[in-house]
Formats: sequence, structure tokens, C-alpha cells
Amino acid sequence: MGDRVSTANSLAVDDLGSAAQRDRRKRILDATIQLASQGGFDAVQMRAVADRADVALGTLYRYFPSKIHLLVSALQREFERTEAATRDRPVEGETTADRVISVLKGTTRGMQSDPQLTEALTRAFMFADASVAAEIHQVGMLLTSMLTRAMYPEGHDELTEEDVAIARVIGDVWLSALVGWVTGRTSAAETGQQIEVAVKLLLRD
Amino acid sequence: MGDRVSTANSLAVDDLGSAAQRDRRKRILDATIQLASQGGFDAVQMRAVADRADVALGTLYRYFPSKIHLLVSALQREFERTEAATRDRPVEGETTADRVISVLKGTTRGMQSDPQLTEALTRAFMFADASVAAEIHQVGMLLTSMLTRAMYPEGHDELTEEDVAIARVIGDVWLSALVGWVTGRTSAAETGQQIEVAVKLLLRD
DNA sequence: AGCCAAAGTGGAACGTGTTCCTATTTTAGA
DNA sequence: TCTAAAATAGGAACACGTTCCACTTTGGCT
Repeated sequence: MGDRVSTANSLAVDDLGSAAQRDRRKRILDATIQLASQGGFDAVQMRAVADRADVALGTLYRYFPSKIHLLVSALQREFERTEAATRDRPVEGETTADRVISVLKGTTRGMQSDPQLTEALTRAFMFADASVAAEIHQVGMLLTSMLTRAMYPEGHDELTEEDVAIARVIGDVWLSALVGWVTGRTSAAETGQQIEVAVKLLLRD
Repeated sequence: MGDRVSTANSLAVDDLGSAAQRDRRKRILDATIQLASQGGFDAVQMRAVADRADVALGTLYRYFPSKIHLLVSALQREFERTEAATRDRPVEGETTADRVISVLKGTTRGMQSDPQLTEALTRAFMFADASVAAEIHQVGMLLTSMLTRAMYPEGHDELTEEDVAIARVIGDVWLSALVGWVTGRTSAAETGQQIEVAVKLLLRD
């Protein structure tokens, strides 16, 4: 009775090949995040990632065609985790603005608790070109999703164009603020301030 | 009578040393912009810049301690030119929003007419860390200045905190839109749209 | 004019992202 | 079980940002 799992990998969410391949991919992303967390963007060196993931350099490049792809993919994974964590928890706050601010500050606080990791991921995000558009778009969707959920906690059906536009602008401000912070040009407090002001300007009804 | 200009360089706006030094600096920035204009960020190679500016590599590094400094300094010079050009010209448009959109679209159009240059300068701007804070801040001031002038063409005295906050948010959106565009993730039309929507959201009185 | 410190030259050298190549191992299918 | 294809290992090689060094030129001072 050889139950040698007859090729059955079709259950994978995104069809990422065999179990061994999924495992390698995970090891690589884990190593990336460890290194980023310790030393930021510069510490994520391809040879170091390969070593720590116990994978050859060529294999690393087979999975992720560049350092930027690697880091943006890591960002995507982290962001999915964050979004999932936010999903079930009810958003606190009376007004729309309060709820949005609450969600954003929560997320920002989470990122600021690991500055090096945030620096690495944000830098990669800002440097990414068209070849990473898919991953970037995915992250953008997650952010929009988090924001609109904060705006309408009890599952609205109708998101107006304006709602989406507002979410987008807030996302832009958030990103700028984050860049200012990771590059050491603004403090954590200023970053929070910047976001709060923008949200209040945009959601004053 | 030897009128050999007795050390008289104290008239320089920012005290940038001797005429020879100012000349070298200019040659370097010119070379940078030429190369960026032709091939974007990747084409601005330090050896190439040094060659074209007719300067040794070490000298280039004496003037600009990194490629990022070099490009951000080039951006600063270009932006000063742009800002000066906008200064005298009256801003067209009835409403505040119209005027701001007009100024931003004009500037954006200018940048989009030289995509490679814009890509190089924007990339550098986004990658700049704290050591370039001075130059970055200068560019931010110029942008704010352009925006508030568009908001109040007839020289208001009182810029409220809200005015400045709005200008800042618009600047953030502009930057995000620009990054999306230079990295090939959004089209020129989408970029304009994105800015217009944000401005209308923020200036709807 | 002659001297000295600062600035510039020319180029070697190093680190890290990326590419490439060959040998070996794993995997899928007959 | 056997075999061909795909994946991986291991590492050399290359490109470009950056650093460094020995030497030369420049410019201000006496």
C-alpha cells in the first residue's frame, strides 16, 4: 500500500511547487527577516541570506531574482500577517477618523518596535521597480483593505470612489511618513503627528 | 596696480570656495544631469561622472560623499531652477484647488518630459538617509513654498497651521505618485489623476 | 621667488549584488 | 526500478560604489 502522496500538492494557496520548495522559500524569507531585523537593509546580504537559509546562492536567485524582490516578498508576508491579525479584532474608536488613526498608529507602532526590519522593508519598497509591481500591488491592496475596514467596521457594501481615494491618500501620507522615519529625518512622534493631521483633514465629517 | 582680487569670494551666496571649486562643482552636477537624463539612475556611475566632469574619482568624492548626495544635490539645483521659474509667473486658476493643481501638473509635466532624469533624482531622494537631511529639507521647503504661493497668490501674511499641513499632505501624495510613476507602476495620466483627486479632497472650500 | 598646506590626479583594491558554469542530487514518469 | 529533466550546490567572475594611497599641482603667504 504505497501511500506516497501521489503528487498531491494542488491544495497550496498559490501553487508554490513541492513541499521542499515551499520549505526552502520559507527558510529564505525567515533568514531575510532575521538579518533585516538585526542590521537593516545593508545586513541583508545575498550571501548571508543563502548561508543562513542553508541554500546555495544560485538557488536563492532562482527563488527571488533580486535583493529587492526578496525584501518586498518578505514585506508582503509580514503585511499579510499584520492584516490577518487586524481582521478579526474590532476597531476601537467613535468616529471614522479615530478608528483610522487607531489602526494606523497600531501598525506604525508595530513597525517602530523593530526599526531595522522596518528600514529594510521600507527601503526595498521604495526602490522597487515595475518588475515587482505584483507584490507591491498586493501590499497596497492589503493596506487599503485595512483602512476601509477601519472606516466602515460593520461591513459596508458600498465603498464610494471617494472612500477609496481617501484611503489612497492616507496610504501615501503613511508611506511618506514612514520613509521620513526610517531615513532618520523625522522622529516617531512626528510620524504619528503627521498621520493624525492628514487623517483629520481628510475625514472631518 | 595689481587688482588681483584679494581673496574676495565672500560674495558667494553659500560660500562655496574659490571660483575653480565652484566651476568643478558645476561641471560635476552638469555631468550628473546629462548622464541621468540619458540613462537614469543606473547610468549615473561615479567613474562616468568623474570622467565627463574631467575630474578624478577622488575629487568627485571630495565634493559629494556618495552617489546619493550627488543626485540629491542635483535635484536641489534643478528644483531651485523650477521654483525660481514659477516664482514670478502668476498662477492661473479661479479656486485654490485649481491653482494648486495647475502648479503641480505643470511641474509634473516638466519632470515627465525627462523621464530618465526624473527617475534618477526621485530614486535618490527616496533612498537618502539622515546624512542628506539638509538637502532634503531644502527641497521640501521649496515645494511647500510653491504650494502655499499657489494657494495664496497675493502674498498672504498668515499661513495657518492647517495651510502648512495641507501643503505637506499634498507634497506626500505628489511624492508617492511620482514614485509610482518612475518605477513604472502607474501611467502619467494616473499620476495626474491621483494628485488632482487628493487636492480636491483637501481643498474643498 | 620659494615654501607649505590643501586640493587634485591616477589608479589599485575591496565589498556586495548579480551572473554564469559545472558537477551533483532530487524528482517525476515510463 | 531506471532514466531524463529539473533543481541545487559550490564557487568563480564581473560590475559598480566606495576607500585608500602615493604623487603632483595649485594657491596663498612671507
